Amino acid sequence: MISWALHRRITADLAGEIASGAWPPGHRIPFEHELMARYGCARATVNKAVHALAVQGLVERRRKAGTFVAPPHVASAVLSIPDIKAEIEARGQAYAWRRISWRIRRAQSEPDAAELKPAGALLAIKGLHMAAGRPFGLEERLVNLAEVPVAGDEDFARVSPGAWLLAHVAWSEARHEIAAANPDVETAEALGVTRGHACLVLKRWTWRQDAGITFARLTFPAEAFELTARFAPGFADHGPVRARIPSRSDESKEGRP
Amino acid sequence: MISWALHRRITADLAGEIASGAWPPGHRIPFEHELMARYGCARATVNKAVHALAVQGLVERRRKAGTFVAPPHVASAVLSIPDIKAEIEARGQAYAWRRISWRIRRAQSEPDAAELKPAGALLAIKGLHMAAGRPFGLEERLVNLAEVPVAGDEDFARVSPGAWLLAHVAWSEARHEIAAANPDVETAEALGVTRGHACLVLKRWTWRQDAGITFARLTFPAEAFELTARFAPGFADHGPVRARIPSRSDESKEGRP
DNA sequence: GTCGTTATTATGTCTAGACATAATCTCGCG
DNA sequence: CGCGAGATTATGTCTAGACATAATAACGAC
Repeated sequence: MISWALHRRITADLAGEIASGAWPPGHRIPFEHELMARYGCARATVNKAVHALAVQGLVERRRKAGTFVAPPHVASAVLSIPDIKAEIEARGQAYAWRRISWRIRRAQSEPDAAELKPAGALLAIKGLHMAAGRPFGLEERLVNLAEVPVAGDEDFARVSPGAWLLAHVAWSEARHEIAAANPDVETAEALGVTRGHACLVLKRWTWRQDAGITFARLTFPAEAFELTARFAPGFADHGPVRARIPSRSDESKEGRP
Repeated sequence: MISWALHRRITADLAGEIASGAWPPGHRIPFEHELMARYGCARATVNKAVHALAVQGLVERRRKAGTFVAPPHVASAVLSIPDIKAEIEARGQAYAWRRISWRIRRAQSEPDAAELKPAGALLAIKGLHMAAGRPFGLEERLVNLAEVPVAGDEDFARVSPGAWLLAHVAWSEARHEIAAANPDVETAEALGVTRGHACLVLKRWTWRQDAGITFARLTFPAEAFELTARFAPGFADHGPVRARIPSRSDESKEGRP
């Protein structure tokens, strides 16, 4: 399935015209029957090619009118939220999870979990992701026990709730918030930084078929974590993108492809 | 093009089995000829349906072996980097751009621009995005004059380089880094915050066909800016997602759909 | 048993049609 | 001139085949 399939070549050709600016936004690209003639193939083939562009958002198609180059929409990037343990180990450092607390709480007492619309009890776990023996990130997790009762059997002393949930619970939708923040006293102490030390805060809500599963707040000291996203307009195959964990001694840029 | 199309129904049916967990990761879904029989249609139709799942990353296909439910892929999110002016105005605040400096620099003097592989001179602009008369974010921009010579004719006193480039220059690829950081002295002063005030730093490199166009570093005080992303595994139509700009007086959550 | 060869098989791609659907354009009526 | 009816047209969807490709499985030679 390399790109010598004709429909892929057509898609690439058309995408090239758009990327180069030769076909500006609003420009009507050739009709399918014109592309049929140009490439000497069946309409199903050019349809597949142009349809792929439409899925990527590079063009808009209107019956009877034709196919038009889409306005340069604000970039959409594929961003992947990584498995922290895998990222740390990929960097050659020892990973460890250290649980700080485990509690059952009433849903009402956790405003962050409101979006999940939890019915009854929540499992509240707090712990540290450690890299090379040092605090790497703080995880504060709420799990909706009404939806994931089996989570009550797990004490999360050896495995982080994030990793456990990923392996045990299917999810269908999620929402993230990424922001910077100064840590509160408790968080600063757990991470071993001062309150004036900038942190990256990643909040995540997860649902399964409209049922709220879990909420997580991950707090990383600024130098420990960085999200990167490489992409093309309408996302091409430029690889799902990873979180990069800068080395503590890494002041220079790295040229990952 | 509502979802009455048979191939869409098939895609949705299969996606439902996966989302519900009925077909766990690694499970072999029915062969195309089985789906043909089940839905009473041609193979091209079921192929289109299953192919769509593969594009979304929900399944992996192997010739001869069959089609398998993909491992619970670390989430891939659609993230959109917004037009700052539009976001601020959408919030009902007055937007303004205030240029701080405009200079021509040699490429070598800017390590951040190294990834762009600039040949000659760079245009270096620094300025503030203002919301309701107060500093909202600092933009530090480098433009590769070898690739965008017309940028030299613009003084960027009234319009931010980000907005100008979006409207005038086509791009084909970009890379982002999102991180938290403490501002340096100069940045803190421009934003009117202390050095201990956490900031969200968004770096962006942009290319057009392997030619480096521009680099930007955007620095926002923690409370001013927040990225949100809502998505489903393998991205469904859950709307391209926006950056959320929290109100300064907004301590509570908001439940945007 | 191990290694290489061959047959099998599911997916990948493509064709030459067909009808459906929705938007646009044209034309004529008032 | 405004406006609705009908003709036109590009895309959307689908069929029933076909050959190509790649990976597995079965088989045989050593």
